[in-house]
Amino acid sequence: MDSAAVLRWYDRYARDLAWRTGPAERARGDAPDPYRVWLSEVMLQQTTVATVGRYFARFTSLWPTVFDLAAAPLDAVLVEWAGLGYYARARNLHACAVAVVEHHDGVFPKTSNALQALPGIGAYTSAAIAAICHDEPIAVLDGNLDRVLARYYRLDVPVREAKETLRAALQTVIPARAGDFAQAMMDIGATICTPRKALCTSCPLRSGCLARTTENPTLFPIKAQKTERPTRYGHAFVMFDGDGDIFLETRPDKGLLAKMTQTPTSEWTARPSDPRFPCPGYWQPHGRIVHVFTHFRLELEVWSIKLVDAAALEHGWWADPRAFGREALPTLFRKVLAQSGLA
DNA sequence: AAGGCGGGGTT
DNA sequence: AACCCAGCCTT
Repeated sequence: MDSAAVLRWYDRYARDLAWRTGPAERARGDAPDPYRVWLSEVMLQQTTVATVGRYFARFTSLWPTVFDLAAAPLDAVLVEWAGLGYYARARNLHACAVAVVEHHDGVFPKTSNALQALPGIGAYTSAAIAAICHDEPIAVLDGNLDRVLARYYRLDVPVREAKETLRAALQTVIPARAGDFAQAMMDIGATICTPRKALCTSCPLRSGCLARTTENPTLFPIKAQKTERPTRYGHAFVMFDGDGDIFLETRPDKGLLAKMTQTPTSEWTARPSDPRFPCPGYWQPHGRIVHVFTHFRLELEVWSIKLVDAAALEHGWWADPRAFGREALPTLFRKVLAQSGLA
């Protein structure tokens, strides 16, 4: 693989990203900030560049260093992470910041091996940080590289079955500018060798690419068989008082949307069921919302009620909808509240 | 090795 | 409506 061609391409066409120290800056001697690189990499796990942008700006504004983030309460981090999804990332992010401050004097470890021991940092993220920040010659393999390499080698099995083979192949072609090479390969995957289109004539890897000689390079990688997504059904209950404040509570410590904020809901079951309301009274129906998670689809009937005597409710709190920006409400429950018409 | 775990951009 | 995104962790 012509890694020199990849670097030449990167010097001309590198994406300009807020968390990136570009090739010109690197050449001038600017060093990436491991905190910002780490923060961006965690946010980018299974998340698009476009989505991450505003979250990255908000986090670095609130918490410019790992010390600031470690000193913040977890609840504050969850509030800012709300809407970004995969909330275990936010809990691990905070735990990682605390670990870096307490066990590493606030300095991120420099090797991928040491980085991978930290919470929320796996094979990809550890390699990415070490390569980008310290030019460690290690294979950085994300979803983009899975696709680019599956096409380059015309891989005839699903990537998950050949991940280590791809890693070994990539490992042998890493040039001295390991960080720029890693980012270049990801940029190629994001802008040239995309899932549904392959702009092979513009690709610096075109000379050795095996899929390029096939009729349709986008047939690679071979997809694993997809499992169908079941639907679950339930009810969501929006309770408001005379001031228009709405009753919220915290979800359990584990499982889906752990430790995030919600309105009360029923169990979510395989079949629709009649609502069992949290309290008696006149519950007004607001129709249904649909929300799609990774492994199931959820349909919730939304109900609301005005409570005169709110004192009976336990383990929760009343919040002004105008201040919902300070609540750790995932998108699902923002949809519920919007559907109720009360927030 | 397989499945749980969000949400949105793109096509 | 389907696909998939700078994956990690648990079982």
